[in-house]
Amino acid sequence: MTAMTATTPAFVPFPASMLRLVPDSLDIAALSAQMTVLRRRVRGGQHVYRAGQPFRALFFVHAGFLRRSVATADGREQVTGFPMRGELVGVESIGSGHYTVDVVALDDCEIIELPYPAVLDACAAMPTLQGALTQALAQELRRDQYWMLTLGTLNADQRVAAFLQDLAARHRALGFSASHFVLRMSRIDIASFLALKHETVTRALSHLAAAGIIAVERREIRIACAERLGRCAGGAELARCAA
Amino acid sequence: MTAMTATTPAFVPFPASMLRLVPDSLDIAALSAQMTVLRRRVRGGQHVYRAGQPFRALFFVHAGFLRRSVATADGREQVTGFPMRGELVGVESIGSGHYTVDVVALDDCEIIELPYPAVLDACAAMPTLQGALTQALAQELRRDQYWMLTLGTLNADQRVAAFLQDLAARHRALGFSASHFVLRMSRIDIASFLALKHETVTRALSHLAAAGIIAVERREIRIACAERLGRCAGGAELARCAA
DNA sequence: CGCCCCATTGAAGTCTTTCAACGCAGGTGG
DNA sequence: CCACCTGCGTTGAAAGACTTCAATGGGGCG
Repeated sequence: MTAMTATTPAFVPFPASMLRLVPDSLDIAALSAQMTVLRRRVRGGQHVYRAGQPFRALFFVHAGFLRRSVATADGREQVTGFPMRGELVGVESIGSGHYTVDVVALDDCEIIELPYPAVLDACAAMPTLQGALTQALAQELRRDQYWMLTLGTLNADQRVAAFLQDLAARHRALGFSASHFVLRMSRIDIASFLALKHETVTRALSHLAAAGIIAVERREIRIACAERLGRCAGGAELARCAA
Repeated sequence: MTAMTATTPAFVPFPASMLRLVPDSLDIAALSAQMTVLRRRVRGGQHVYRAGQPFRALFFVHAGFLRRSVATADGREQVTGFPMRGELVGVESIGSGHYTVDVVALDDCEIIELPYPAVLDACAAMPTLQGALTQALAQELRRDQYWMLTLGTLNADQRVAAFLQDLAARHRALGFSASHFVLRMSRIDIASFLALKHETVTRALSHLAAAGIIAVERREIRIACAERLGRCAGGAELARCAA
């Protein structure tokens, strides 16, 4: 039960390059002018924080991929998202006193720790920063509701298509290829997120591949036709996809 | 396409009684000291706001029950929650420029309209208010993630049990009976929220009733054994419930 | 009074899950 | 260096859960 399962933290000046990475999220550059931030490396498999630990800071993802999950006392677990570069982690725990979810690094990550008291001070001194934080929270709410819609109205193949489409869009937003990328998470993680079983995820990927929409080789994904993928995710081309 | 499908709005002084109703939500009483609020009555079936309308205000529910839902262009729809007295509605649309969901009154409601620019001014003048708003947003995030967990890990009977349990707890928090209440929403609404079909919801209610855990008569619910209901929702007593 | 929507229940059908087996890749230790 | 082991991914077949289709009854509203 170590406090933070991460490697050597160190105080560093804040990288200016980050500004462009958060178009509609928090204005981290402005924040860095107000407070001292803490950079940390987290190796794949290690926790950024665990549910139950005292809430102390928000985390800005500077590099890498993470998995966020909630669990219950009776052993049920649900992946609720896969934060990546440019996203703010920990906001769901504000006001609860302790972290309410687990956040684990899927690969080696670099994260910026923002002690929450300092965030509050900075917000008080800088109204636009406060507004940006509020917007980041609201955007997170919209995203959750989008996924509730997706999980509630689409079948297995469509959900997987929507998942890939979302991943592609987020890769593009970061300057990566939207048509060729590597899944950082296991089939089991994807299945939990999409409320399916891992075999079903595998089958859905096989269906999409058989339809010529994507190419799959273990965790390597190549999107052959983004438009057809989008139609699958939207519900239109479903019948054809499943065949 | 009327701007707001509601009955005659009117400026009113803010009711002090509301203070106790929002223990961990926004401190509305403090807000009322800072700004002029607008009270509105909304009849059952009418919209508080519609997706796509320009975002102008948040709404505090003073009385009544509402349904919040998201929809897509291709006709899919998902109920994302049932706000009731003491809750803040509209926060999911902050920063988006327009409302992103539909909010409909399930019965006659009384809501307090809080123009967003005035909310921002009040927050700037009152740091604790800003903190309360942030906490309300974070709490909403936690709630969404709780439902993702519920929908992702429980079967139909368990989901319905969890839904009833949640409703009971919220009724109790408002001073209503937690063991005897009336569902304000249709089976179809419940089904959409729980990612099921309405027949399945009906069957689940019948199962719970057959097990002696609840009594159902159309929309009237009587909880015979809250403890067993909780075990159903938690996953333990599932086998017995389903039988 | 009649209509329509909501709720309920049964039976058949479909989709996802469960169970099982197999191959592959990476890490460990002999 | 290779054997082994373990976890991940894939696929098939059977089972199960939920959905779909259909029919009926009740209640509210015009």
